[in-house]
Order: sequence, then structure tokens, then C-alpha cells
Amino acid sequence: MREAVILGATRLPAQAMQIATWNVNSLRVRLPHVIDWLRANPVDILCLQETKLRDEHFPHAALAALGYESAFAGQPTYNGVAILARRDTVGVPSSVSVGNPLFPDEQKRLISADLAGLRVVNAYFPNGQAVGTDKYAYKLRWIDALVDWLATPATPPVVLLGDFNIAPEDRDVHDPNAWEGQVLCSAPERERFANLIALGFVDAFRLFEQPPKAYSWWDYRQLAFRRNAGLRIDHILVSPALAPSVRGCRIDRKPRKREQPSDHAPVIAELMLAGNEAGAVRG
DNA sequence: ATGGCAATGTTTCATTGA
Repeated sequence: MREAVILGATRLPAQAMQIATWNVNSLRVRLPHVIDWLRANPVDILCLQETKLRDEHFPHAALAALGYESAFAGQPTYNGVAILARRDTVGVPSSVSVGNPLFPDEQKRLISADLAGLRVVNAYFPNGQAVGTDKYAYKLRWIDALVDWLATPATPPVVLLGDFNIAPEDRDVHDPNAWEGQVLCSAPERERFANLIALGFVDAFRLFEQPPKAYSWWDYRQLAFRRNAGLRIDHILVSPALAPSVRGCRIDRKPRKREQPSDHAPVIAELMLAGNEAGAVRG
């Protein structure tokens, strides 16, 4: 789908592109799910978290055969992030960087790349375990450093997406009373999310009317998915300059219904990029 | 108040996730 955009005296084509995030909880186990999902949903960019793979085990060839080029940063057992780019539309990720220069960290939670005139920042925020623990303190420090890093306005505009491990508001929580003050919902975590919003980032999901009780994660236990006992903790945030370009944002619950699912569902945003932003977009 | 489910490597249990 194309439309013309008048920009000064120049008439530039606009191009729809889709960008998605999915915590797969082991790419080794979930590779068939990812491949099937990409066949059904051939998004331009897919950001993965919790790949839990050493780089030498990353399934680069299988994804390349599907038409996706990958940038990835992994480690054994824990964490691991990847950016998949559809070769025939957005090309190959460039200017790839791993981590936050302001926060030296052994844990592979952050990978960034230029694609389609965007700076794509794929983040797996720390879980935090429980309020008051060392892991919780690490989570807050990690986010503070991310905010500091992103506070410097970047060119090109940024899409910050991934598993934030924060439910920003009570409407993102199936049982706000039970979760009040708990990790993922505590006030200090929500303040950190608000700090990202204060930088100008816009939650793409909330730009649109959404179904009530829309969540992106459900516990494996207690039939949580069947009861829709979930949280919305996976997010797509865009730079203010990009907000008018966002045409939709949705959560795809289908993969959560499969056998051996990830506990997270993919979140997808569609952007209508002006010609100058979509310089790398072809096809 | 507790555990419940899933994945991993340290593998027949402990650790972590959210």
C-alpha cells in the first residue's frame, strides 16, 4: 500500500512497515513458533528477547532461508536479544550496537540497529524478582541508565521496544489489588516507565482504542491464559516525531494458544513512514 | 502462607523467570 506525502515541494512516497516484539523464552524451543508466525505475519522487523542461546547456536541460517537477516547478542541460559530484519523490505541491520555505553553489563539485554530510517532499540528489561532484592535494585539502576542514555536526542528517530517487565498502569493488570506494590507493578518501576514517557516516548499501544483486559504475558501456572489472568509488560515506544506515523498497534494472542507456547505474546505496530524516513525500505 | 509451570545447565535438582 502506497500513498503520496507532500513535503515542501517534494513528493515522496510513504511506506507502511510493521515492527514487532516477542519474548520467546528460548529461541531453541520456540524456533518453529517464530518461523510459523513470520510466515503468517511477515513483519519487516521482529525483535526477540530471552533467546537463551550462545551466539554460535543462533539459528541464523534458518531465519535467512525465511528471508530475515539477524543481529543478535546472546549468552548461555539467560537473556539474549535479537533483531530480525526482512531482507526484501528493510535490508540488513546496520550500525549494530550491544548494550548501553553508560551501563557496562555482562547480561545481554540490549541490542540496537539502524533499519528503515529508524534506530531500533530492542530491550529485555531485568525482571527484578521481588521488591527489595538485589535483582530489583539492579533493575532500577538498569532502567535509570537506559533513560540517561536515551535522554540524548538521537538521529534517526528511535523505536524502543521489548519486554519492559513493567505494567505501566492498573488497566494493564488483570488483578490490580493482588499485584499492588509487587514487582512489575511497584511505584518505583512505574516511575521509571514514566521517566521514559517524560523523554517524549509514546506508548504505541495506547494511541488507539484497545480491547479491555489486553495483556501480553500470562503465567504458565493456574490456567492463567485461559482465565486471561495476565499483564501488559511488552511495549513498543516511539520517539515523538514518529507518533503521527503510527497507524496501529495490537497484541497477537494466537501463538499463546499453541502447544508449548512462550508465556509472552507478540506485540505489533504499524508505521506509515514518510519517504525520507523510509529511505531503506524497498518493495 | 505456599506453590503452582517452563527452560536451562549446574541435570534427576537448583536457579530463574514474571
